Amino acid sequence: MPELPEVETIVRDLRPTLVGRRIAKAHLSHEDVLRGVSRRRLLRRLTGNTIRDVYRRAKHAVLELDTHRLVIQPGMTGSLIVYSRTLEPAEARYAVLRLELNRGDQLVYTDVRRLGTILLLDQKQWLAYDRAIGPEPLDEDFSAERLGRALKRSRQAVKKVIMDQHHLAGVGNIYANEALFAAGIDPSKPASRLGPEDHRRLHAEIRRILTAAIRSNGTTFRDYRTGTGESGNFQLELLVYGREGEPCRRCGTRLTGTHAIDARISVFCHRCQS
DNA sequence: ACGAGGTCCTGCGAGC
DNA sequence: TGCTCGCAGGACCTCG
Repeated sequence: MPELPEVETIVRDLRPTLVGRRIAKAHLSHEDVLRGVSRRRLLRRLTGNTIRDVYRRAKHAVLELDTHRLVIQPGMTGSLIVYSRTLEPAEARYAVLRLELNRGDQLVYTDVRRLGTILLLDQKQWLAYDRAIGPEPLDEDFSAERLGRALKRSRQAVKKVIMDQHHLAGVGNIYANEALFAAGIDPSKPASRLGPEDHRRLHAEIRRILTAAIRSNGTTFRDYRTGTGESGNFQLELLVYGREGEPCRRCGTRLTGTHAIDARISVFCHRCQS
């Protein structure tokens, strides 16, 4: 389920192969992934365009073209892989967007459940879109104080606040669970009730865990693949996500699993997190 | 401002 | 075996 580390891994894999390449032909098999752009306009804009840059913002992979940006959010089951061969039937079945490049490769966006989205934004639309997303947690100028100010303003559960893309970019369910465990904070605690010491620990743990996950090429539970089609490895290092009912690695207490916050699974140790 | 709930989508595993 | 059902997930929406 691509969050920040997974999308970062994808764009790092794609960048060397894609930058400078021209899109010879574009194919779209499902229109329901498109947001604010028609099939006709998307395909017309992509065809003949050159990929100038590839980077990540929040959980989005951004392909910078001559005048527009193709913004892909892989959702839960999306992948972006460059193939230098024809797709097998099993691969082609869920290929949503296929960009044939000059000199033969193709970039394929595959998405089984199609909860991912594709946007095509001009410069002005992109600036507005980018402004609406919160700060990048790995940016140097993202401080514990800045995180603290966002948390102080909300009485919602801290886990919900750090997963809110308007407050903080790129953190999803897996890394929110892991960071809160590492920081010793109960996910359901109202964000405004956390103090400066909590802010400092949570800030440090979010950055540490995201960095470690990037180093391991992300977390593969089922569908996530890197830009070269490999599995990630961070699932081997998860301490709480996917481990409800199992013993806490720190104290041995059975980990609690609940859907009380925003109907998403929260896994935590009621003894280590308060 | 906040919580609750629905919507999108399909594969999979549980239960009968 | 073959069916139905609920779940997984993030963003966005409406309603109270």
